[in-house]
Amino acid sequence: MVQEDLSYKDKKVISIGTVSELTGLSDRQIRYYEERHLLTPHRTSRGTRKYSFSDVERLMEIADKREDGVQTAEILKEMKRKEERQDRDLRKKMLQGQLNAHFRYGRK
Amino acid sequence: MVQEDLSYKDKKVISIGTVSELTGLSDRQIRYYEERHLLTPHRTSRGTRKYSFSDVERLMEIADKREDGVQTAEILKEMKRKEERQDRDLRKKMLQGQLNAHFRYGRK
DNA sequence: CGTGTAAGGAATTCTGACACG
DNA sequence: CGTGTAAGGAATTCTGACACG
Repeated sequence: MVQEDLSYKDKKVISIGTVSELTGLSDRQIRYYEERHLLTPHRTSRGTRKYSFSDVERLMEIADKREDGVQTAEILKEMKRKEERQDRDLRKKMLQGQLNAHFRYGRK
Repeated sequence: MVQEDLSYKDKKVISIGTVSELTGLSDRQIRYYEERHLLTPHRTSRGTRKYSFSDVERLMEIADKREDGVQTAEILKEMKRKEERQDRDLRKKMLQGQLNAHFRYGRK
């Protein structure tokens, strides 16, 4: 159930026109942010871009930062830092989970 | 968080071509099931249909039943019965919640 | 009843480029 | 650097209809 919901969030199914409406950004801006590696839409066999709800959220964050005058290069760095932080946290949690499983083994 | 995920599930943002790929149904079939009131996509200002992930799931159920030879009129009845059941359950839960809130009031 | 298809038009998306700054 | 725009082509979507069964 939670799994399913997460998969919806990351499923790339929204075309650029709809993303434009959801975010208030122009097609041009959305494609440009891709050019600057701020996001990576899926490409269909025919070449059209497909975005996920996560991509839409990311674009809204980008829009906020751009409004504050932050350049795309800077936004990219911030995103990388955030991802590293999350990766570390995730690894820590998985390790903790393994330890818990180990010490609990055979007790119940 | 859960709220957000549910809103994703019901947000109508997917165009018919993508729905066709996700479900394996033809555009013709998808439009026909709409004609028979089995689902109601959103219409953009320009007239294109937009579907949610819930719609996609519903279409897959429809496809299963159609494969078993169930006619669309029958499928519609089944869906209505299911919705009524869910509505009753929801009402029951909300009432229960109110009662709980009432008797718990002022104790903590 | 349920689905395929050809028809014609309107809107979408894509890329590469020029413009402004 | 970031965004708008005109350009031309290719794929999408829509509706109403005919076909088969």
